[in-house]
Amino acid sequence: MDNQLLSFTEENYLKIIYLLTERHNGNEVSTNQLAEHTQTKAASVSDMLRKLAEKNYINYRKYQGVTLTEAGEQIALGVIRKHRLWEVFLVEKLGFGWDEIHDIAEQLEHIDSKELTKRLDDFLENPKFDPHGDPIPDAKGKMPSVSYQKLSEIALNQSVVMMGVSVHSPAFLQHLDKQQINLGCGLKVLEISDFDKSYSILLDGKTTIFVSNEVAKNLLVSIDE
Amino acid sequence: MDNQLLSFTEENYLKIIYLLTERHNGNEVSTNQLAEHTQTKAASVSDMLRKLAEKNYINYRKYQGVTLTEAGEQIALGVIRKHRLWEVFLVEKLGFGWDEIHDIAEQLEHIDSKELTKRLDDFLENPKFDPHGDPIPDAKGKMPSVSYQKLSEIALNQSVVMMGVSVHSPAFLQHLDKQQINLGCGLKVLEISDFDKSYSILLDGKTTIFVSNEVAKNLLVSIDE
DNA sequence: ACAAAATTTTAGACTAATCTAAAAATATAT
DNA sequence: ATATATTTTTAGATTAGTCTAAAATTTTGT
Ligand SMILES: [Mn+2]
Ligand SMILES: [Mn+2]
Ligand SMILES: [Mn+2]
Ligand SMILES: [Mn+2]
Repeated sequence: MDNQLLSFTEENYLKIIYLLTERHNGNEVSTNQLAEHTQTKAASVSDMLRKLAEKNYINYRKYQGVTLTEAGEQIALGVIRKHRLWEVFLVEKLGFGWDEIHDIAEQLEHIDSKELTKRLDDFLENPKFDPHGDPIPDAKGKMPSVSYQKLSEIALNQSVVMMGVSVHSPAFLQHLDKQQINLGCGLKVLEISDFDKSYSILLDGKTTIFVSNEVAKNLLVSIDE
Repeated sequence: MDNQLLSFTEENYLKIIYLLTERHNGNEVSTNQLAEHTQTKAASVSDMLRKLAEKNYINYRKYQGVTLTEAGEQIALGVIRKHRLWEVFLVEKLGFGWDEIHDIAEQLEHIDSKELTKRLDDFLENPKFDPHGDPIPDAKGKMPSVSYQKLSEIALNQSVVMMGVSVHSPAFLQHLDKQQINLGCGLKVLEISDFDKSYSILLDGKTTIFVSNEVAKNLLVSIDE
């Protein structure tokens, strides 16, 4: 529409490189990691990396992994912005659950129209976070910095607010739904079991629930002031 | 998402075959017509027709043109349904003009999720027509039959209602906007000029406007009862 | 430090969708 | 009816993205 510089596939590679780099605190992403996340083989990834490097979207030294160039990062942030805006649309306007939206957003994130993105953003009242608590990059391609902590790193009896999840699988999200753990909930760790490191948590100052260590590691929270 | 049986490209061919067949009252569509509408060359169309015939989406006799099979028609109607629903969304929810939406809908029509289409339909309150007056096929793949007439075929002084357009170019739609000719307007042909066959029209029983013969041929109306 | 293991790249092949040029079929026009 | 023009199909290439198998490079373990 506006100017389809990149293919669907190239956009996906750049987006995944961005997200993996972020997850590794800025360290290079390896060929095998990309193969896993693109559902392809390492050989295919090597080919694509050569192409993206040629177009100056990535910094690539053979065998050494990749990072995004400024140009590549802007593309990636544009795709992530659309992905997260569409997720807000699907939940807020169409009533989908947060466990049902990712695969649809994977398609919608490639719709190419600056004007559409702008109007969608306004229609949604310029949300700053998606339904999983992930920040939405602004129209200028700037990702808001957020600093959440894992619930598993929070001191006992410290009141915190549930802000996000570090795993987006439907199974995990449905598990949280069942326990009524939602974004914005108040949480306080009362006790960690010596036996299996599972957590007793006071939810919204009212009910006590029990979650596994695995769950506690994937809940992102911020200190409640 | 649900089951991506067909490529983006195959879906486009089936949609275009449907729309051209409809326009020709059920007559076969030729290779050259398809080449024109798919923005490709006749040789490419021949290849694709062989493939679509093999998959039983079209009836194809070499050199004789094509029609859709029942299976092909269902695919085409599904794509057209999505196209028109998204156009309603873009106009009714995001405030786009009817001249700005087609190219965006060309992309959105390929988003694959039954559940999304269903929820979008409900969100839009199950519209029966798109912003150009074209009927929206239902979820079962049935196209509502509508019988509009060209304004150019209507008797003098017969009151009619503006129901649709047979050309969707932004230039034509913007031209109608400028003259305040919108869907639902009341129209009555007062006179046809002997000189250039242009029309004097009473708009909404209030103002008199003048439109070219070309415009009158592309306005679809129904008798006002 | 060096052999073994793991990772990454290259080589060569395949599919989908496209193209140009040439051949085949159909339509048209005297 | 037959030559000419038009349309359509086929033949042979090309590009993007993928694959498997083999070669090259880096990492690991003793
Ligand atoms: Mn997502
Ligand atoms: Mn998300
Ligand atoms: Mn349209
Ligand atoms: Mn339309």
